Amino acid sequence: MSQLCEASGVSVPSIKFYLREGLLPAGERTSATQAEYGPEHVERLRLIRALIDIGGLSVATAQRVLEAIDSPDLPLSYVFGVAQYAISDTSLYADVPEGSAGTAQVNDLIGSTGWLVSDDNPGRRGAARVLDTYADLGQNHIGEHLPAYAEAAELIARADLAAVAHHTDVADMAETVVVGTVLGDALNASLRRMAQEHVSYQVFPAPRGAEPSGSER
Amino acid sequence: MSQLCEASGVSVPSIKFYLREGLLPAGERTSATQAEYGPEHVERLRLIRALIDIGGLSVATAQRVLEAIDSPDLPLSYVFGVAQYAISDTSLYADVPEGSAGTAQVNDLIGSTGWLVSDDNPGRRGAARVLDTYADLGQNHIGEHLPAYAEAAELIARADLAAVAHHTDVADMAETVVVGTVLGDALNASLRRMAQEHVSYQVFPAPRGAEPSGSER
DNA sequence: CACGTTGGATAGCTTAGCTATCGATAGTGT
DNA sequence: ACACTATCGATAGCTAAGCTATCCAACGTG
Repeated sequence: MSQLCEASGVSVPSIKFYLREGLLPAGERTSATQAEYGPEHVERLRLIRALIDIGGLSVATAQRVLEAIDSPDLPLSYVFGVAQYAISDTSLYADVPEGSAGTAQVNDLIGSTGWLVSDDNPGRRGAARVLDTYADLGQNHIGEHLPAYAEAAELIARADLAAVAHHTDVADMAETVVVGTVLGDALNASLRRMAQEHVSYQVFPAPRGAEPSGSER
Repeated sequence: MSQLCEASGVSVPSIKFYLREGLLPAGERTSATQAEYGPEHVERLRLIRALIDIGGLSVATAQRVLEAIDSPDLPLSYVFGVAQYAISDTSLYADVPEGSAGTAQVNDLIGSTGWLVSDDNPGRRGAARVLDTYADLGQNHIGEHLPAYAEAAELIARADLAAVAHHTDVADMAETVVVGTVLGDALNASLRRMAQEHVSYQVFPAPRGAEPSGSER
């Protein structure tokens, strides 16, 4: 086990913790007080840390996601669904008021893009919630730009699916789905920051290079 | 104050907490034991809850962001920067190994897109970090799709900037920048989920409608 | 055959984000 | 004028998440 700790960079108590929580499968027992860990355990630990550190998942959520990966007979669509639910354990999917304005905006958007989206897709409620919040804050012009955001989302989704199609093994696909869904949001957000800077140069006269550089505060 | 509590749906102790933490400016004192709160306080509370609940910011980070909004003389570019730093208090921007593969991928991408991005743009480190993590997990095909993600990011950024251009007042612009940056990530993520489902219908034969519906677990 | 290590269980620690209590003061209804 | 209630500010307490530290019995290696 100390080898596992060393190879993964995760402390022994933390490894024990993940074992307890069921994120990491137990090693193969060679005796009552000894277990053997393989490279798959190292990989698993890396995945765990990625989900938690980069994806920002809670331990409990990561556990659910890993469970979905581990079930080889689960349909891929289900894995997608779990990953989607998992990605945000925030209250984003709390109760959205029935016929809220945001819900209507989402429905309009789906109509105008021609998307096929099931009623219980978590994105529906998430988007509705966010749009309601925009409205609460008096930022009403967002609706005008929704089609542009939707187009971007479709581009991203095509790339996501293309990445999955690289695999033939179902287990690999499941892992790609999860990793892509969870890490993808972080990647997209980062790319967005860079693009924002680039585009702002084109829109605003003063170069952003004039900003106080380095980490703030 | 109880009116403020009622109007905003935030409990009195929480309001006191935000006052203590400096997120909410004190009301106008009418005596040593009474203060008057206006509609701007209600709005402020809504903004606070939006940043924390939807954007997932910590209280401390929200405080920094609000501070940036409140400084009317701060250049807009600076507000952008603060919002960008704020959006992820995760360890996403921790030390990225010097010449990591991810950093190189990011540089390549910036080169091939022709973006102008300053060296200290937080997206650079974030993206590098995520790409390094992909590689750690053996998901190496991601690089192939980076240009597609970048194109989507540029679309999004154009819409972001267009939203800001709706305003002429600098304070309004600052708020739009912050709200758009923080809530925008959540919105984009939700749209992505929907687009994923739509696109997956086109790629995979079996309809996703066959998935277990409702909340998982 | 003794001693160091491991696994498992239990308990403790730390931070974030509220929440509850308290005492002094001041406006309010009668 | 006077009891009553509400507010403010400060302090202390609470809960959950995510580790971390301690303990003990069992093993297995020298």
